[in-house]
Amino acid sequence: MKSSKPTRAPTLDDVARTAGLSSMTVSRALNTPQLVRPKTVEKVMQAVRVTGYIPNALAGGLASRRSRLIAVVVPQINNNMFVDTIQTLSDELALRGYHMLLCVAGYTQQTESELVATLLSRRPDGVVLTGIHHSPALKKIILNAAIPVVEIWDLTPTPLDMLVGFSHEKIGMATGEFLLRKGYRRAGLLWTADRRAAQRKQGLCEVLSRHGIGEPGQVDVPLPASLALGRSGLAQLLTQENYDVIVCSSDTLAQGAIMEAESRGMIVPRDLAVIGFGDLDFAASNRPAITTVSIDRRDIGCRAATLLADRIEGVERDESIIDIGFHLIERESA
Amino acid sequence: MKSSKPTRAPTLDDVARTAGLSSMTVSRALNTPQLVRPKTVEKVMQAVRVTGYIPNALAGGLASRRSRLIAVVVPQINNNMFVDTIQTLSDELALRGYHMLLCVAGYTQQTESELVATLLSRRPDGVVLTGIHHSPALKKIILNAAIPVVEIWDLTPTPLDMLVGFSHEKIGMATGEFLLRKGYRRAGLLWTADRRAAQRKQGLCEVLSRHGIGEPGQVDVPLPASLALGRSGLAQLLTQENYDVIVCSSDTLAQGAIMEAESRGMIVPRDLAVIGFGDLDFAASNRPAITTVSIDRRDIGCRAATLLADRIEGVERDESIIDIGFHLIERESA
DNA sequence: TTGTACGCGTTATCAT
DNA sequence: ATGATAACGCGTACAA
Repeated sequence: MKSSKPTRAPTLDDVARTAGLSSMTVSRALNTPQLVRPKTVEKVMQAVRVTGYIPNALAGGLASRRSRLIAVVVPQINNNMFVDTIQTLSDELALRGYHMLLCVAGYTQQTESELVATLLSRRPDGVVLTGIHHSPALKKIILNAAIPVVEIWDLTPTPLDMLVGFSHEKIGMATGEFLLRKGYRRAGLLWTADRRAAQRKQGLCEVLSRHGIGEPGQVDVPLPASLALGRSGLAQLLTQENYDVIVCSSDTLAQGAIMEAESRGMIVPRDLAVIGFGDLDFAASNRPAITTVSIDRRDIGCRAATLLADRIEGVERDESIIDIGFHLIERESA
Repeated sequence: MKSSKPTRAPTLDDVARTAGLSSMTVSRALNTPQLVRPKTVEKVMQAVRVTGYIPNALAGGLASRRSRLIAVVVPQINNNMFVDTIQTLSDELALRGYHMLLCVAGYTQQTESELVATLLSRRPDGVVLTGIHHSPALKKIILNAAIPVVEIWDLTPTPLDMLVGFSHEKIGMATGEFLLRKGYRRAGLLWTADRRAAQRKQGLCEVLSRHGIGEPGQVDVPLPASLALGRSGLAQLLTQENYDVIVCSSDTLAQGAIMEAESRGMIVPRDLAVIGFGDLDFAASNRPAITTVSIDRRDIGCRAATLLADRIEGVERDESIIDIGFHLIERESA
């Protein structure tokens, strides 16, 4: 046993002492080695190894007013849609030297603004928010904190700060045009109750009504979407009307709808077409392959991370609103 | 405009000043209101509202040596298996007043030990690690930090500290016994290359060989598993041998295998049985419903959070190794 | 290139 | 029940 009770973690001072240097030099050797003589750096590294020193980011952040922490707020992660975005976000942030404080807001009792307030107590260098609809309280808190923010998964000309998203309404419209082009006239909606889905519906209905088609029938399902909800949802839709296409607010529902249809002896798309949303990884290889709307979910994470890190590090950026777009992929199911 | 340039966030002192109290009293009113006269608390709350004060957890953590931060390390999150665990973990931790620092180790270049070292610089109050196989460096860092740790998703009699998991080997054995009981004799494996899957395979092979059945044929697929890999994997298996059952290392692969089999005109399980793992949400409602091994992934998160929070807060616990078990659910596919 | 002095915003501790 | 004082461990600013 060398030191018996190292009851307290080694500090910069401990390292400095064993290296025979001042703590400031050690700090520099660790954070800005280019400002320190190589030999000295080596001595410091040696001392770090000996002491088992691990920097205290709490103290560092307090002193420097930079936490290298990004707070991320998402509604849910068992949703499948957000997971890729979060993973890319995390990877990209790690690459840039940031850690991710992840907050799943979904089932929390707190309002989003309370939640963000507690997150801000960590003094993150930036915040990622899902969606663009925030309470006045939330806006006030964020603007007051004067902290870089990226809103994701939605589009608006007036974001809080920066934004990476796409237009749900346009997706709805594109879907509507697709339906018309393919000759579908009796659409049924298998729809989740979230705001973004509602916007897609609006775009869809707008296009349909422009062509004299009334509001489609609809079955609502709760979040998170699942295969089971897709199956039961379709079953319910089939009792309503004689639809020729079912538009689903997610690929998961679409997969379930297809499964249910085929289990009843219907052939998709011959007897009933199905459209999904999201281009989840199973969509392309499903049988039948699911016609859906693809959005680059990873890209959202990547760009959000880059936008934030650049801003934090003072890199000039021309654009702070990024529309990553989408494309409708016609496959077999519709 | 009241105050024109609040260039710096309000501090405890600012609140104290506007409330006409000392900063210490404000701190107490916020953290331990029961030690402060109700009227005083009210005055403080008022001042907090006026100033828009948001506590600085960096400073608080530095002073109190408690960060109310839990670091969580997972290999991947687009894996579907871990997502529910993480979500529950996050929810449960939030309930207890902790934030989650999430680190997706999967594609990072850093070794797990470097990664944990940077996480420890945040001075988390606890750490959640996925798996039980760690480098000596990692172990040394963790033990040196003397920080509560929960390892999850695996079982060992000698965890670093606490553990919530289940026996992959036993799952393999249970699967093997199921195969034998159902009369399957020619098993093929559709398998991912992770350590836990390897352990399940080992248990499976052990049981089979005990009954005179040799090593099953196998096709390896990369992580993360997908429907597409399930389909192509089965296609490959079908060229090898005349299997009567395909054992998959995840439900996702199983779903793909079933789809591929049926697309070739085979009927599952009549012509070929398929078994999955995980009891993902689609397994029960798939057509045919997937026979699989269910583990309570949410429970892992819940218990890990509770174990950590209890330990941190000094609650006495009898057990620090929790085997959450599993059960094989026989459905239609095998 | 290295060192000194001080402050970051909070809580622990002791005193009143 | 409230206050005064001294850490907590580090980085900024400036000096040498």
